[in-house]
Amino acid sequence: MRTGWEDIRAEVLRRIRVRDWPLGAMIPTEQDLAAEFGCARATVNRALRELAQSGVLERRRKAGTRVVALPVRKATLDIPVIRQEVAARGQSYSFRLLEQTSGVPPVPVTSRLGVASLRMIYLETLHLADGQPFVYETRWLNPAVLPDPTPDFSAISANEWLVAHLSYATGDIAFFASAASAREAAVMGVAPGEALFITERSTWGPQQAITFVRLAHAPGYRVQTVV
Amino acid sequence: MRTGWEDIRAEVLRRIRVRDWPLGAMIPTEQDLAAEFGCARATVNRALRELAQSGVLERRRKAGTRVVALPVRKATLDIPVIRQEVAARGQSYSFRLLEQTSGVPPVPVTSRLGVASLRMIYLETLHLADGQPFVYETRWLNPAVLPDPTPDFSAISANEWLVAHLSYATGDIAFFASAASAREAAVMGVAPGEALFITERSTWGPQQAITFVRLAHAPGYRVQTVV
DNA sequence: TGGGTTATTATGTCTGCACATAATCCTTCC
DNA sequence: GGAAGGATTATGTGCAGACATAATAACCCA
Repeated sequence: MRTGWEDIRAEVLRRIRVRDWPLGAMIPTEQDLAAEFGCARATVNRALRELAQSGVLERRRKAGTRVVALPVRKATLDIPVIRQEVAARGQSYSFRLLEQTSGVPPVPVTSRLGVASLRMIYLETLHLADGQPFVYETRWLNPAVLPDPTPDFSAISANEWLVAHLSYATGDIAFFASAASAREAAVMGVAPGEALFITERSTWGPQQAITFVRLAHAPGYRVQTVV
Repeated sequence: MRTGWEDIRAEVLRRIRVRDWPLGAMIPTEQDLAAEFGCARATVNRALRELAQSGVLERRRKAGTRVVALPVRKATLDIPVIRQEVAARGQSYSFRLLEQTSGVPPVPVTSRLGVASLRMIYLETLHLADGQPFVYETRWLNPAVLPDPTPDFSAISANEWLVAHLSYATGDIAFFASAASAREAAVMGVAPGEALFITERSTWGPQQAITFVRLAHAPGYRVQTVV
């Protein structure tokens, strides 16, 4: 049986779990571990690097490798296109473009995007699963990132067009709960004040802000980590 | 200027962004890229592996590497101990153990943990930031994982004790919005029905279920991705 | 034509070596 | 005692070569 880097990762994790290597303590150097496991240092390096990435170990040059004292759990979420999300639930997807105008976004949006008094496109889209309201999307979109014949966002949702054409941009995502506004209640068909799960995303390209979007999810929606 | 694996990753990403390599298309083999960039295949491998991990590329043996057609954004969240979360906001942390009993958990809990009719410890803890309710924690805890003199959860919160003593367990996390129940409203000092952000976590050890916890966050709470 | 076997090939991983980099330790000097 | 600077060292990364693995492509034969 050869010892691959996954075996080493498992063994290191085991030693941490059984407190062979206590929380906050230093662990042997890569060289020592390589000698112990009878493999090359690069193999140990790969194993320890992965563990450091998942927050179990903390590594610093010269200082060495230590077990993190109070580990910060890192959870990974998949953020698919809404159409795919609906399809994954086995429901049929459709959407309706409710509104398309343009103007200068309100301050909360401009401050998050880091732009000032830029005229942007405003889109309201309702995404449906089996004909029922699923997500109510309100989006501000920088027109500078669009091609000359502006895409028809009633034919392809802005959500999907952006992923397909401007993907691999940076951005950040926030989740919170909010009471349904009168508008949201009317569009989603829920009672005003009902608890809605909100996702907000800001996206930047290499040069400029691309879009800010707020997604209000229908009651019962859950975000779940991939195990 | 040497070409390191990060340079190669950046260049590959650039070619994808400018549609040099279209979405869904195959890209050259590692050997070809290594020849083009004038580096070892291992270096190209490292770059492509990272891109595959972040969901940009899809790799299969023999088949080669292709650009993912509809990329699924992967967001990483840090889930720290509540005390650290409060400290990071520059507020002072405290907590109160509201209740400690035991019994058989209700069905929603047992089904999520995958245990049946196991007697568990029930804990209610209120976490405070600058004296204000921050998180209301309700937890079911498997007594089999506790040491003989049961820890005093009024001295150290269950949240923190578990992270310090049973960390590196597997588990999954869910987020959703929920209207405040009468009990939650009373404990948190909010109006009944107010929108609360809820986190639910199930945790398993190597052999058995460890704990199920529901965290009701005070209004205004946001979960934010690390960029 | 169809099904099963074999050859080919791109990625996955390991080795042993080398040098780079950053941070600590330790010495030296004022 | 304290600051400055060099020696030391653990990790970070790169290279060339090798074999393993999986999946496709090609082939052969009934």
